[in-house]
Amino acid sequence: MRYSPSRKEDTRQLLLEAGAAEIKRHGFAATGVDRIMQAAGLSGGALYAHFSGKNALLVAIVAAELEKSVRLLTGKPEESAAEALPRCLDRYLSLEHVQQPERGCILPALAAELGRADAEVKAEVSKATREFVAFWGAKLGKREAAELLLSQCVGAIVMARMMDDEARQQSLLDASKAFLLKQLLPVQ
Amino acid sequence: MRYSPSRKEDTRQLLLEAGAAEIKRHGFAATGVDRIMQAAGLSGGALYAHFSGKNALLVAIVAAELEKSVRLLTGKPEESAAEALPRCLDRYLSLEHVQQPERGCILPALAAELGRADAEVKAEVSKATREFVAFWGAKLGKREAAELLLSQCVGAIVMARMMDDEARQQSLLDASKAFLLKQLLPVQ
DNA sequence: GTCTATACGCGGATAGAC
DNA sequence: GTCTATCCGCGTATAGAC
Repeated sequence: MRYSPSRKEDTRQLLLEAGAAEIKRHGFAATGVDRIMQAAGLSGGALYAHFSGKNALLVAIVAAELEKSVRLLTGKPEESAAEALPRCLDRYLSLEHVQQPERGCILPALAAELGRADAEVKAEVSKATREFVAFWGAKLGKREAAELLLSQCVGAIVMARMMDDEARQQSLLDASKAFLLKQLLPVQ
Repeated sequence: MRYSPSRKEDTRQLLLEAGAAEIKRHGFAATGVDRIMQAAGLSGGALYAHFSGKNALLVAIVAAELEKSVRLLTGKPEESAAEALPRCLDRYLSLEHVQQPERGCILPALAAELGRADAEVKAEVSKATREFVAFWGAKLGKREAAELLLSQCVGAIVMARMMDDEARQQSLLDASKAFLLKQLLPVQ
């Protein structure tokens, strides 16, 4: 029998999505519960019917966001690295990603805040990055290459967002993309 | 005639140092003015004799910290890349740097918060990274290599801090270091 | 389950004494 | 220049009505 989502489940999902967009845009510490709930069209107090508090919401958001990102950035295992890598890099290392954090990956959007988060949050991050590294490690032939890929992608978005002009943002992205393609793909 | 620092200058310097350590440890948004001033051994209100407010303190801290970091990570122009790069990478991509953000570089410590900061803060970041890229671009022969180096170093520290076990932190650092040394240095 | 009202603490900033 | 006291707004969380 198929699982039928109740209205409560729908609301919970809405909170995860609205909350993710808000904290990716403004940061976790800087985002009040009220702002998230308003973005979802609800009052502040309604949060506590779904989560025990603000931090529990963060845990759920991080888990949901990373699952989505890993799905987007891995894809079919039978595809070759030469096919998959350019597609994923074009998507991730794009000016749109730099300029619209609320629609992008949660790792560069929260960045240092995830490094200070509690064990529950870090466990979600560790789990997702292990999956990512396992997938790309296999595809690229070396685990180290996948770890480098992950750091480089997150670092490039973080740094590009600090730049105050678009030309330098683009320059950073292009440098990273060209280098990764050249160095990680086996010679044709 | 040599410049003689007054007591006020000394206090200002103390606030920059104590403030930098606190916000690198806990983040800017999450750190109250009182905590910074207590760390400096002063009362909360004393801040406003030196800075117009919390944000002005951030601007000054970012400028001072980046100047320090750029000085540490560039050094003598006559030194070859093969000498300078291993030394700088050993220092930057170390477990100590991951585990002691208050003593380390401000870029991975604030990361996403700098991307959301105002124009004044971003101008400081842009200025410092331009210097960094100019120096290492010349040393490595290509501007792109320096941009990659910057993103990779910041990304690796940010990601390592998210990991919940030390072995994976070390693994990330090693992968980045080995790769950068191999790919950026001209073949011997 | 969601709302309104509210308790309670914290954060940034100012005023005035020393 | 620094301290203490204080204002005021915001943030998290809870209580109780519907």
